[in-house]
Amino acid sequence: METISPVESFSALAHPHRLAVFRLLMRAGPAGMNAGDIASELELAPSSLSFHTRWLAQAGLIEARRDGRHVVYRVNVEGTRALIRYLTEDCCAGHPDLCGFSDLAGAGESCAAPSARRLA
Amino acid sequence: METISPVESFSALAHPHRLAVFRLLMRAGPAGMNAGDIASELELAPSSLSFHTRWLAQAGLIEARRDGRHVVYRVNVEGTRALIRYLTEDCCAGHPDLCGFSDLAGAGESCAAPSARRLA
DNA sequence: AGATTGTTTCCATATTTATAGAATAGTGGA
DNA sequence: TCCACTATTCTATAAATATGGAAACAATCT
Repeated sequence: METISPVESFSALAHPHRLAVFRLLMRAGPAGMNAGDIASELELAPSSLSFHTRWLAQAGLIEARRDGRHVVYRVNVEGTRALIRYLTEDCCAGHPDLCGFSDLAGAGESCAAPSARRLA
Repeated sequence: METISPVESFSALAHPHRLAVFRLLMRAGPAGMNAGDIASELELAPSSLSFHTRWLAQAGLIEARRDGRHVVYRVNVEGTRALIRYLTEDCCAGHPDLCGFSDLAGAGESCAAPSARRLA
């Protein structure tokens, strides 16, 4: 079983460009996107994109495969779920009642609880 | 409704000392812990602890209140939940099927799925 | 082989973040 | 008021991260 430091995973998402790449790949789904398209979509220099994708891959949040001359990136589902699980379990372990996971399980309404603080 | 940048929140957790503080406060629960106890528990210089708690508070993950000469820190539940929700909803929005939130809602067995990759 | 396209690595530079000692500020007790 | 205690802010220094141009590497096509 591989283990990845959660600090590494959080760091990977702790930069605007990397978070943007991750979100973009989330939307792209299993088909993924190649480096060039990501770079032009996000207006990043090729070397800069490479720097960030490497970091995300290292953190286990995305993965790369070569397809001809292209390198196609996509979300690493297992790694992503591991991060979510870490956050939720760490929370649970301390105080299950505080985090209210039942909210995450609901039919959908729970995700849009109107009074809750949202990140943006 | 306050909004906090998710990058800021991820950054807050993207450092070993800050993650340690957060975890410690999670375990401490609503009663929280004062700065000195946190510092000695984690073997951090006072000024260093202050640097990190400030960051966590700014990210909306912990909050401070004064109690006599002490400053007591505790987890900011709302902010923490907002971060979890951001991660899970962002994920969902892209590909609900990939993340399998049903796992997070289960009775507990799901959180300990044996084959899954874990962060450490 | 040579040319073309796509991507990464190397490099130098700039910026941000981290650390801890020393000084400062707030609180409560003698 | 003066002193002890707690914690933060200031300051200087050290370390880690970010950026983009240029060179190198990889794959495909003619």
